[in-house]
Amino acid sequence: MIERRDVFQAIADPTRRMIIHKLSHGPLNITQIGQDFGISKQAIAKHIKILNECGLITMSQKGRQQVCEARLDGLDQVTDWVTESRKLWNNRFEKLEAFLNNTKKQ
Amino acid sequence: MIERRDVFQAIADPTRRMIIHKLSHGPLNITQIGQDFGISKQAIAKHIKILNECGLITMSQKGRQQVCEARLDGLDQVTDWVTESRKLWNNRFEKLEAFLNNTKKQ
DNA sequence: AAAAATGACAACCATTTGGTTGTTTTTCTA
DNA sequence: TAGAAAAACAACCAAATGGTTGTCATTTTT
Repeated sequence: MIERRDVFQAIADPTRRMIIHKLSHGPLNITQIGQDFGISKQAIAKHIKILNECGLITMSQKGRQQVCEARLDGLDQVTDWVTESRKLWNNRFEKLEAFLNNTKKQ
Repeated sequence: MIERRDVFQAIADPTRRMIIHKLSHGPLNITQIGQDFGISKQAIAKHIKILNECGLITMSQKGRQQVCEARLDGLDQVTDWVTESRKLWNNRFEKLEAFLNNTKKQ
């Protein structure tokens, strides 16, 4: 298994998706993010680390607080891949149709 | 850790994304899919099982072959989530602007 | 100055993940 | 009909994942 830390893997975890959703409204510190999740602050911090590493959030120190801010441009990678895959899939009969049209012509 | 087997987790793995890409051009059997990947056919079969379980591909028996066909409608979930998150994020200053406009009025 | 809050760091743990090899059954082909 | 091909089944393995608890340093708050 190769070292992976990309956007696809980052959004695979439902907790991380909820964190992103929460941060999409505005910056929050780690304790605030942890609110309403039934897990420890340390677990949240680990998720934050992963999101930060793949560029979906940025951090800034503010006294003793670590403020996290969403930066969701990186999600384009995901949309791009999905769009491309669906495009290919929608055109999957093109070759067959071209062949059929060709034989019809003969 | 809760039992997860959703589309987000399915596309988190790069090998599975490549399988989807390959299948988006048309149906293939497991051996054909395994071509060009440096891993065993059994490993491919496991990935296929996961993709099948979350509805991204369907299977059909054809003699001794197991034919896999992409069914990429399920990827809408991903696009929807990304779109929603980015929308919220783009509007993240709305509340602040509303507040500023309000105070300006007074 | 004392107490509380924030979060970093580390060690640990169970489960999942992505892969392997070996065996067996079924189906196709020479 | 004998052998090859396709894939299912099972057992195994190392590393990654998502979580825990405990300790410590630094800021705030009272």
